[in-house]
Amino acid sequence: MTIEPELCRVEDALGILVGKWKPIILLHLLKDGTKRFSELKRSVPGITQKMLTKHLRELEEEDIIKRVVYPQVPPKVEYSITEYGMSLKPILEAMHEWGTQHTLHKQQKMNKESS
Amino acid sequence: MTIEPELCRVEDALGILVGKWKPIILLHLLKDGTKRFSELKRSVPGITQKMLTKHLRELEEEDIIKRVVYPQVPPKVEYSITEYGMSLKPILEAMHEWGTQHTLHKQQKMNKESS
DNA sequence: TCCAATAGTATCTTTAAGTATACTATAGCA
DNA sequence: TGCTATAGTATACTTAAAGATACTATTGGA
Repeated sequence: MTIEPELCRVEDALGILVGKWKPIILLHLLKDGTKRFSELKRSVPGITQKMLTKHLRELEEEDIIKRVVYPQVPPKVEYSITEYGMSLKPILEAMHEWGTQHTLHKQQKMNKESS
Repeated sequence: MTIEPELCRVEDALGILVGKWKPIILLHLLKDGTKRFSELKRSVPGITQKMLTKHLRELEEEDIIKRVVYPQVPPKVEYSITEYGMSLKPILEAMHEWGTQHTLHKQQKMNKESS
């Protein structure tokens, strides 16, 4: 298969995954199914509330995740991957696998250079 | 398959594709095999020399592309995808396909909203 | 002698992405 | 009465990515 560079839609997929914390957020939701805002925050060490909110909003906007608000005090908001969002899973897995190999590749290269 | 978020290597793959012009550069090299610097520049409308050089250097550093200099005047430098770099092809194709579907998805959503 | 072509660098400015920190509402509980 | 928990906003600041523009070396040809 050859992708015509002029008709390229790679960026459309890329745009959804790009953001310092988006892949980790998605992996946590894929793994655990449903998580509250505070659970996600604890699961993603180092993220600020602002960034978590921002990325969740962006993923929601693209229909990748679903946001459910429970009208109670203190508030409870649950996030989960939509069925549509599940279609990204094979891509995340392929990238994870490639990334794992690539990490090895770079280590081997470094070892060669330093010997 | 479940990816452990803590052991996530998605970013390693993502880091190579991210950059405003990297996917298009890669698609051109995948399509045409070998291209000169000036050919690439013409193929990617809007890119500046600085950005083209920068992205080519980064891809070369990761062993995704190969740079061959011909010692002549005016200079001639040829770029091509390495065998190792070819392992990214299925991922680019998967993202392109997903992106194409997603573009449709968004259009349908917009039509619904405006009706 | 001067211009064109190629593959870049160098420098500066603009824009986007991410970080840090403080602030909000509200009910239950000690 | 004041503290805690939750799910956020608001504002200011820093850093990274990208863009604009000018500059370089070299040689063959008009």
